[in-house]
Amino acid sequence: MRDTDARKLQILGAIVEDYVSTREPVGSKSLLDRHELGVSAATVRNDMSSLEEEGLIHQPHTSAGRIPTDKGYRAFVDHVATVKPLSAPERRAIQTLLEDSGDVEELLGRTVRLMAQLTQQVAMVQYPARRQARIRHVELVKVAESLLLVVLITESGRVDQRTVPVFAGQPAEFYVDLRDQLNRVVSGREVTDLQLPLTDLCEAVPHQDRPGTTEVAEAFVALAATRAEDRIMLAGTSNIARSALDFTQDVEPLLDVLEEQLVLMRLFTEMHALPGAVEVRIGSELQDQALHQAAVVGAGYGGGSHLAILGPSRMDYVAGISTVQAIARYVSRYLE
Amino acid sequence: MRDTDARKLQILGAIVEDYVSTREPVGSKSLLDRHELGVSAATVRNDMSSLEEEGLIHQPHTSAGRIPTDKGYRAFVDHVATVKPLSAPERRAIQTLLEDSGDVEELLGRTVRLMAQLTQQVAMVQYPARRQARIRHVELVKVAESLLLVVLITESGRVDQRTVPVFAGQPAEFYVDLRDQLNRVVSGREVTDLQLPLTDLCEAVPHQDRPGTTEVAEAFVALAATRAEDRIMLAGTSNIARSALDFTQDVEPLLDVLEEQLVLMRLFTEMHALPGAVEVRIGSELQDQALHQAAVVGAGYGGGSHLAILGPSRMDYVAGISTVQAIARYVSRYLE
DNA sequence: AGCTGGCACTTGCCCACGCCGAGTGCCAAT
DNA sequence: ATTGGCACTCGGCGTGGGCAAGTGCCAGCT
Repeated sequence: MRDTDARKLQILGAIVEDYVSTREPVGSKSLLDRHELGVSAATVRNDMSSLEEEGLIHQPHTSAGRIPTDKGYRAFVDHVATVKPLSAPERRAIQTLLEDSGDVEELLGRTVRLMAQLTQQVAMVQYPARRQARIRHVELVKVAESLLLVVLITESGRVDQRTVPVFAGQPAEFYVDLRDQLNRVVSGREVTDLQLPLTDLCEAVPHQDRPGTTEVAEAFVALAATRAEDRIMLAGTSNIARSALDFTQDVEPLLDVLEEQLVLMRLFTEMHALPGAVEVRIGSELQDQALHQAAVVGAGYGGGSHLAILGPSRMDYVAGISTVQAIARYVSRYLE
Repeated sequence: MRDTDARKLQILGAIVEDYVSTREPVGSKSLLDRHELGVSAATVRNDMSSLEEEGLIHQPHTSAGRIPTDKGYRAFVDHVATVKPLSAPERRAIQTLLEDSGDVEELLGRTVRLMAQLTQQVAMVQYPARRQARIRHVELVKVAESLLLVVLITESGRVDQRTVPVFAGQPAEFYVDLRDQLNRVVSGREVTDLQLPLTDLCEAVPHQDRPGTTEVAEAFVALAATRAEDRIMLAGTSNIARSALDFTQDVEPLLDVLEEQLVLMRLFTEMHALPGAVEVRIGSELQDQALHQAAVVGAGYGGGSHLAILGPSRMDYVAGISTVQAIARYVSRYLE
């Protein structure tokens, strides 16, 4: 019995492998041609119909080969797929990527592009998550007579800035002073927890400075709010076009989903992979209708954030998982 | 004679219009069904063969309708196409876009996405060009014991930042002082013209401060260099997939070109449209082989920069030109 | 001259038909 | 439990004829 089960998984693996590479339903005969299974075609057929009863594979029509179902891919990922070490050039690409990177944003931007290139799928990276967004420093720069630049730096190393129009005529020292006060009040706080201390600050200020202070405080809250908002970086969306043949239905709704980003946000919030661990969602396991032909391979990185690739459920899971995991680990390590 | 020419152009326009909307070669009969030309089918046929002799349209095979050639599209754009005012919702979308925008980068990011959405093509925006990149202000922020944030603000309103590791132990005042010196030396200068003044600055500094000054100066030059490098923002690359049917050949090389961005850079450097003016490049007018089935509608904005859409040469030029022009003008106006 | 209606000719597209081959399920034998 | 054999199924593909849309040309009209 154990033997039979093991062989059935082996056959499932072979089917997935062949189907992914040939894009055609695979039959017992052609399976034997490409794999050393050590059994006859009839045996393979028996196992196949057994696999079909379990709902792991499925026949488009009588007298055709089998293709894996979502459940089949799931079983493949859980029980058959192994992580393959990356090739030397791939590893080198990741390392040079990490080495000469400026700030975190740029690093993630390169990461997502590289991931798209290596996997030939759509790649996405979630920005460092909200929970670690403590404020480290605030800077105010007067860039013109009535234009102020507000810069916000968070513990995670991310830098956000925004220019705001201000009342003209405030001396430069006013902003130096305001900056010091702001820093005293907000540094170390969560970006989501600013309203109260800022209100206090505005009230503590001398009366004639009230308007100037308020406008900066408001701009600051707005900046912090956009900061808290999770952002997603995407790359390689055009790879969908490359693999359009892998989608049996129309790809338009899928493209719309990518454009929207809303569904992707939910996707990320549903992920719970720890840093370096991989999580796979296949077809109907994904909530959204438009993603029913797709699969997502994600991994955690840094402190609770995620990155992922998205492709047709008929994708090379072994390569995908390996690449995503490697990238997540490298990036995590780089972010200390 | 003048009459004949005018009618021929009218017929060319009708052919382009029909072909763009139906995607099928258009014949004399169906042309009459959809347009009020006031002449008979035979006359249209005569004009058509005349247009064909001039190389403006072309027959895929005998006994088929005609399709415009690149030259035909060119004539259409030059002599037939008119700018159509945008619809109210479109204009509103652009305005709300501009209103609540933070910094220039964010503004351009939204612009490029909106442009992709409105035209259903690939949209691209060139960053404010190098030539106007005078430095307005430099800011140094000590964010941790041995980590310094260098912020560079240029006249065009763009903000770039980069964190650099520095020797620990410099007091905060050192950086305040250094910042003031830097600003005195570099503000108003071109970002490409920094090496000399910075070398001077380093040499003027007291001996014990030399290393600390040098490392900041170097980081600053590096930052200014990446600043000078033209960057391109892309959006809607997946729209290529949507209009894949509009490309007779394979779209892969086209996708590769978009991924590369190098060809796009050259594309932009070849553009010379003044702010608010539109420039169209069609098919073989574009240098790159991969773009021979594509067309680019670009416009100048701001001080010498450009934005554009890219789609199949069989695109709706009237809508494209109108949208691109409107966006370029709105953005130019917003950037003062 | 230029425009028009008529007409004969061309040719790609669509569809119906039939063959072929890959694949299946089942069964008797080992 | 496994295997070789066998009859059956059915989608894909190549073939061929009819159809519709389109063309070029010509003679006649304004």
